[in-house]
Amino acid sequence: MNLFKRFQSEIVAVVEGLVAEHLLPPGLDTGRITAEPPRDPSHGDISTNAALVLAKGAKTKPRELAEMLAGRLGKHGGVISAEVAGAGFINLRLDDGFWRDRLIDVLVSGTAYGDSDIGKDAGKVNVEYVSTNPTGPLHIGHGRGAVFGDVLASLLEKAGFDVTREYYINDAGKGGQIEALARSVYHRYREALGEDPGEMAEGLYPGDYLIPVGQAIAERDGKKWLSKPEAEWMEHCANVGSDAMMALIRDDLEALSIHFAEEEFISERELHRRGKVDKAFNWLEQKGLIYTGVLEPPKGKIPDDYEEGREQPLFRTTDFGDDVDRPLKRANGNWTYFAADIAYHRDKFDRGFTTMIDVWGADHGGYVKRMKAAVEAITEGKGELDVKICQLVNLSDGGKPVKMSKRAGDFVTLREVVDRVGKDVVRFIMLTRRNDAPLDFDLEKVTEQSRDNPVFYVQYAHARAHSIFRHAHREFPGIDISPHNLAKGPLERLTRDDEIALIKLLTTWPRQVESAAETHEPHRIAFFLLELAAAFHGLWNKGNDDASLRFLVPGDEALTAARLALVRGVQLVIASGLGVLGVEPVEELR
RNA sequence: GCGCCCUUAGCUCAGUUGGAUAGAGCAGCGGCCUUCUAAGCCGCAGGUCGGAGGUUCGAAUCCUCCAGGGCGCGCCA
Repeated sequence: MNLFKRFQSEIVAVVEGLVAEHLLPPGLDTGRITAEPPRDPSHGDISTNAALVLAKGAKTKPRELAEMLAGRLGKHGGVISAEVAGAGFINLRLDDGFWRDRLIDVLVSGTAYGDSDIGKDAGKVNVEYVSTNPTGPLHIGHGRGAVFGDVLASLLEKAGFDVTREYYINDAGKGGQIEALARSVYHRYREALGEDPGEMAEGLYPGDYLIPVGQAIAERDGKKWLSKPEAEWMEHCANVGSDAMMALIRDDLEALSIHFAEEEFISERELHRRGKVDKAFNWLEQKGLIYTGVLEPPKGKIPDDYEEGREQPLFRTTDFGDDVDRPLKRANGNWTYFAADIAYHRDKFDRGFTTMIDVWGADHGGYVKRMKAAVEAITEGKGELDVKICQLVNLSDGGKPVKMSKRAGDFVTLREVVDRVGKDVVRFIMLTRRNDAPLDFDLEKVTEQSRDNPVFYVQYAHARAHSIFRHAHREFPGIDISPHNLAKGPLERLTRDDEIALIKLLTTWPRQVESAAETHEPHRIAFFLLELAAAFHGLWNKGNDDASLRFLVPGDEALTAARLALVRGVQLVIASGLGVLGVEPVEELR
């Protein structure tokens, strides 16, 4: 439990005590009481709104109630003052000894500091991300979703949730992208056999990455498919093509340290094969959520093959907040993508996931309402879906925009970016912006060793701590710098405000983890690390002006040990945070 | 035409899920500095939180309307 929650429950206990003594009326709603670090540190260490929230129910003035509560809270261990301020806030100040004990907590816990159990009773959580069609390599935008999803999953794990990661393979699509893939593969196959199929048709995938796929088929099957009609080679080319592309995609993901186990790949084709789509449809029909109707023509661009006024089964998604009812079957009798997606989410729910998180790209924003509606319908309100939309990544190189047109050869793949700047850099940068805001990614800037580069800034803080320990060994041979030993050191030598302030910042880490996990906002971890790194660098810099403020104090091993404990605490929390981000906490920078 | 997201300092962005006098980094101005190997450092200035109403003890945060920007608007995935 984080520090602030602990105080919150202590405050609630005080209120309940006053109720028991008949000093306050029973039935007060204590649920809205908060205990938070105030924005302005001069307001103390912990601030509570208890009096403001309870005043109305208690039929007293906020400040009066605050005085009463403050009187009790002031007697709690570690509290040196409880002051009433503003409209009725109570500001608690804790003594330095209390904070030094918290540093011990950090040292004892190590990188497990920040672990939480808020997810313990929340049920199983499913995080679905990447989920691209197996039609080509990933691009930088996919990379953002991949990192976001992966880090969100780790974050939820750290917060104690039971998390499963999943990749949904859109490999069914008859008449869709999979067929386009198959034709593209066939084109390459013909080329491999020395034929000249001419220019690749519009809508196919002209990227070089399919050349080896065509070659492989040519090598294994020879001219077997050459004279056959499309109907015969289509399935084969689709299978070989999508298998090859999945292998490619997995490889791209591994380069980013993103790994899905075999059973974490869920195939759309497989859902169809196992009858899950029919099953979901029948269920909806039985619940009276399907009716036969005619859809309004689309408002935007009318498609060429648009067919007016066809009667078809429609799903009443408008009953669950969608804008229009949605078709589940296409004119050719096949299921729509949406139908399969409903079946997939139903399947998740059936497997016990009451919380589902989908990470999608910006272009799927218009799909959110219907999917949420579908989940509400198909789980009868018992399953919850949160869709996280990742906005576009604007890639540039030294300030010059990198073109990302779909035409092959003209697009930078995720893999190329990872190979150039490294996976740690890609992972971190992807979280330096909220998911719903566009992200600028400059290939040159992100590898600079400067204050402007957040990855470097945080990594450097960790490496700098390590460097201090190396020096410590030189200055005090035989000094034991293990966290366990430093925790037993003379921490009472930490007396400076800036040192205590740094400990206070460390103690907000568990709270950061919890709030980031609850809001599904992993970027908060990156921002916290930047703040912590800045505070640590700032303290280091004070040693420049005044040598007595350095972490290593020649001739005073006790003071040095105390300060090293603080450095170690910072290093551990940074490592803990980087662990969530999946970024290596380096000990040295090159 | 409709839906979703966004709008916070000159620029790029945070904002503890409704708290107190809205923060940081660049850029600007003014000083200082050469290290516990490393990013130079410190300070100053900079705001009608897009606009207008509303909800309440209290709003950048929630609701309504308006303006501007992005994305989307087949029975494609």
